[in-house]
Amino acid sequence: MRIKNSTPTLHDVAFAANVSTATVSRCLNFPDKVSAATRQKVSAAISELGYLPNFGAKVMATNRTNTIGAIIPTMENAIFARGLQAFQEELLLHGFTLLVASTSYRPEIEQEQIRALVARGADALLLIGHERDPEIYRFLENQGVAALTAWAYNSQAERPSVGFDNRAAMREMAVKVIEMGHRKLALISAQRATNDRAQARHSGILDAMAENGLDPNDLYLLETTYGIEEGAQAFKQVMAANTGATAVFCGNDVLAVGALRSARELNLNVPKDVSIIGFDDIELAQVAYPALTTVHVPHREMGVFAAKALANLIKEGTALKSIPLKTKLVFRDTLAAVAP
Amino acid sequence: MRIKNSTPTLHDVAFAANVSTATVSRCLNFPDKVSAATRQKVSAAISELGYLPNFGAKVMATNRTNTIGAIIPTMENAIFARGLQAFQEELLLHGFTLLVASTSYRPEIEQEQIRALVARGADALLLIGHERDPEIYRFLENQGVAALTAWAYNSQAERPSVGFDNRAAMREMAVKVIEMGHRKLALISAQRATNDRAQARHSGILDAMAENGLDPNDLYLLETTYGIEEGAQAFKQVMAANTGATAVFCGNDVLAVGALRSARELNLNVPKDVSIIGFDDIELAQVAYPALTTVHVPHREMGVFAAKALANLIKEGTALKSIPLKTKLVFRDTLAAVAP
DNA sequence: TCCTACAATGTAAGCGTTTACATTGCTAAA
DNA sequence: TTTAGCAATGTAAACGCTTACATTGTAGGA
Repeated sequence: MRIKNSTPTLHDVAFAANVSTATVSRCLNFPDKVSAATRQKVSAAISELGYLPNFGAKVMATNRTNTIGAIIPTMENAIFARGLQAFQEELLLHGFTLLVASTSYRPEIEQEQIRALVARGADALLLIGHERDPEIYRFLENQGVAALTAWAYNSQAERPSVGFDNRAAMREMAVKVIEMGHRKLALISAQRATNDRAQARHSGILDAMAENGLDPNDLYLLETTYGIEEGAQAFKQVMAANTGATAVFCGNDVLAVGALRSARELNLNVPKDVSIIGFDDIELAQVAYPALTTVHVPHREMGVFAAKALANLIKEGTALKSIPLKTKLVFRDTLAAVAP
Repeated sequence: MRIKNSTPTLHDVAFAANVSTATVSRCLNFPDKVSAATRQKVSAAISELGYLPNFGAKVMATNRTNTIGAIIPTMENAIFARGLQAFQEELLLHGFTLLVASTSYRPEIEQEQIRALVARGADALLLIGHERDPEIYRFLENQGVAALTAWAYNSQAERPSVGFDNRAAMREMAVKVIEMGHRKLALISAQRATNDRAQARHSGILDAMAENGLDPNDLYLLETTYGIEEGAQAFKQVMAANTGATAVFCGNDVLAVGALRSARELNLNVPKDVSIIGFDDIELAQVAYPALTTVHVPHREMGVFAAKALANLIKEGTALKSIPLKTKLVFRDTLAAVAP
């Protein structure tokens, strides 16, 4: 019975259980490679000493951290928060821990964060959207770190992704809107230059217009950053521009909710005077008044699928493959047929 | 010019730069302990080889991961998502990375997660609320992992925390409500047994009642889990109970928004027929219609302060100390004086 | 000129696991 | 009875970094 002041190590356990360190290690990692009696002795020693494997040593020996990194624009947007929550829950089921970084929608920062998470030993990465400097993919490859893209799916994309087709989803919604008689459309979008989802949604509207005999050039487009306030401002600009828009698409629900507020302030009746359409279907959409018509995105599903794919990749070596998910139009109270 | 198939190590860099490994290490960690010329040579070698320090080896040698864990109920609640976002951003500034786990408000799971994050090498932990099994604190102490509590502040608490006084905040709001003539009060709360914030908010209302000559036993109390739907259900129950409540407090904004929806469905005018009060002041509160009267909680501040405190603790050894933050009542449109 | 002090660098031990390979002791087939 | 084969366990090298201590070289004071 000797006194140790530092935390116990494998050696201490081995000594206490009167076996070798290898046996203790096996007990921990491959219990059925060890006889029941020994297992018993070892467990006793472990709990008596309060032994906890040293993380660093384990990582060094196995070259695995059992940690997966996710880099998202921001947790403040419920759509990412929910997806990430689901991702984390599923990861836990597979024995992985989640490392989180965020970019505030700034692509330069994403680079940095990718490197940081790799340097922190992430075994694999979850990224948002396809578009990024090819150099970073080369880096990931060199480091042997797999990356899966979420929140976007694109049949032509060269890299695996789990998500939905932003363009098709928005197109589908726009077709409906046009069918309801809207001819003058506006879009309040995120910065397309640095956001491929925003780009795709924009394209979706253009597709619908072209297909239905509208001139895509007539779409009144305004770019801003995500935020309720920004959406409110943008909506006022759209109205001030006097384009006669009867339907205003918004890049996401957050912008749409801002637009809704501005409409109220301008004494415009939604949807009678103007229709407002969101994207994402986060809680805000159902709570807004009038409740927002929007495109429902399978947030949680994305997180779960992504986690499963990554876990299988790391544990079984199963190659990542793209998983297309479905969106759904949800019609609530901010979209109406244009008055004849 | 030799060909290496595996990733380059410190040795490779040292060899390429024609210096010792110690010098390379110093270059990386204490650049000013090395001459400019050497630094130059080493940097060149590093970038030529594409060297990235091995995480495991570094952890093993320093016994530090530069990683801080946070365990929150869920990212789906915007209040935690925002706090966590701010926490992460601030952590990044100090060179730390964030490890995230969640409990879904289940205390048993929290234990497990604490152990998991410690096993994953978290240098310190951020936890929500004070209440937990003392045993787990002993465990943390043994492992030498500091823990800081957030989202709660309590002058009597033995452990450091950064947060606000839930009880005082709710009391303040309740006093206002009572001053406005409300005599019959109801509260839709989270499960108090496992949530000390919910407990404190409840107590705050009781305090206000007692101080103002109301019988605390008259508070109609209903417990449920957090969620819009749950809030909606609960509100219907409150109304069905026919207690004559003219003001319904809700444990948080999510519940309140649900209550609001039910009120609309029951054709009750808010705030004329009944006042509804939330807590947290998340985006939902301002977007709801009518806009929610609620208690503003300094989410981001909490995250930032917590990150600073933890970073200073790890880097400088600055002891953690409790930081009380202020809440603010925000009066919007769901609270009115009771009709005479 | 000699010596001291210090800046720059090198040497090598150690951090706590995992795991390939070696050893031991049985069991069961011949 | 011998022995092949296997289950259980042990031995020790390897993982890639940091850092205490040792060494070298140089500037400046005597």
